[in-house]
Amino acid sequence: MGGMATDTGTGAGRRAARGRPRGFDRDAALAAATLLFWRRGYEATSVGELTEAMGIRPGSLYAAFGDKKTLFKEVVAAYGRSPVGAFMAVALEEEPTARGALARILREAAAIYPDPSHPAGCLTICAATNVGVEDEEVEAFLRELRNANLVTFEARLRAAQRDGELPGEADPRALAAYFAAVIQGMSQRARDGATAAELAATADLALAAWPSRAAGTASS
Amino acid sequence: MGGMATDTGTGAGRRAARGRPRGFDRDAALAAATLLFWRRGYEATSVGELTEAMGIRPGSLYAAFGDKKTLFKEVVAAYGRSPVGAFMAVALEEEPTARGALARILREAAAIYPDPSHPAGCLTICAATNVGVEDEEVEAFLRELRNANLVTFEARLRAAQRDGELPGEADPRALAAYFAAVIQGMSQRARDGATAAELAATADLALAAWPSRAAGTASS
DNA sequence: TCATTTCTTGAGTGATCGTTCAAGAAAGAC
DNA sequence: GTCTTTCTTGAACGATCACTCAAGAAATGA
Repeated sequence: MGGMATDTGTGAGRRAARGRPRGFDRDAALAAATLLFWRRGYEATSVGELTEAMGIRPGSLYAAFGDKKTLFKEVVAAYGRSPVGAFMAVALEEEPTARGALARILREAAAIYPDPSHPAGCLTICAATNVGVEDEEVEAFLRELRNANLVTFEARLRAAQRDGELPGEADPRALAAYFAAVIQGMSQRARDGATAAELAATADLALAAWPSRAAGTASS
Repeated sequence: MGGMATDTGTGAGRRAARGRPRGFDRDAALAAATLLFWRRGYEATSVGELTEAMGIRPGSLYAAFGDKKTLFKEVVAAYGRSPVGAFMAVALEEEPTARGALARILREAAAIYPDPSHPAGCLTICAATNVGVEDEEVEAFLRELRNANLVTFEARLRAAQRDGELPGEADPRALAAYFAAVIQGMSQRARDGATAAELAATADLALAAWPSRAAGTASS
């Protein structure tokens, strides 16, 4: 409640701290917490499981990370900066065309989501569902993260339409919502055991919705 | 533990029971439990919330429904028999063509999932995610339900290929996985606040992946 | 009326939840 | 060395978790 910015950095750039030094690797503990939240979700992960996986006692956890909710938000933030969590933003930045970006996003999602080196699917999507009423705050936090994804897609598609890459009849908002839905579905399918091959096929099929120059969407 | 089939029917067809009659409407209580599980998921819904919503005391709940897990399974079973829960099976049965069935399923999902008369999305998909290790049984139960959906799609598409409706180059399994992913994504999007219009547009775009006669999938 | 059967009630089970706190331990500052 | 600061430890906190049980209440069969 003090409002102090505790500023507990990774330890890399910090010079000799005053008091007793932390007895554990903060980044490693955060990574352990990430795996747990990723696999089991926010609510189903208990502080007891967290302390066990992180190799610390509750007091240390609360001293270093605040409370469970704050720790989770830090986990999500770190995930968003990791290669696995940031692949969509990277593709949108690096690919010159909107179609190229979406195609790359779908194909990379197909490879990343079922990768056995981490829990299946997308942390943001997986940990999001089924957070209780008590944790409305966390629920809204994650929903906005996913919706931000959609807004980013729409912006890129709208730019593509201005540039002439996308036909004028195409609906950038509808396309963005469609791709967002497909990606969320792929994450869920990965949780249900879908293989990389199945997801790659799904990604290819999803791209068939890309508007051709001759005809717009099937409607009207 | 007795192994007795308690056979607690709805009360409609049962004649005068021996002991004290049940003081509440079992179907209404089940419906209340359904809404709660649908909205909050399996784990996040507590027995205390259930008893409050159902208007009964814990003893009555355990006498009438077994335990929380058994109640949830009965909720899912009843949901599967309801119009909202069975619309996919109905469409697959009634529509003469596979494409017609999938198109109808997508469009109905777009209308049903965001319907404000019940919690958003699909109960099976929503309540599924984030069940803990303790409830592996429930987790597997729901995963199999969703995967059964996929198998049904594949069977229908394979039949369509035999009948010549679907080109020989098309991959029924990949198509089934694709549509299953889209539908799961639409459910999630509905949870995130997607409107019926947005989901309808998504459904239309999703249908663009249907293989044309001239060309197969975009691959190779 | 009375015994039998079934349901309801309300208190209560041990376990686990997220969280806190005083006491002890390990560092720099003086 | 002592002071100050910070972290660790282990034992708790009250709340809630899913669940149970004895006692009372309401029905039928006699």
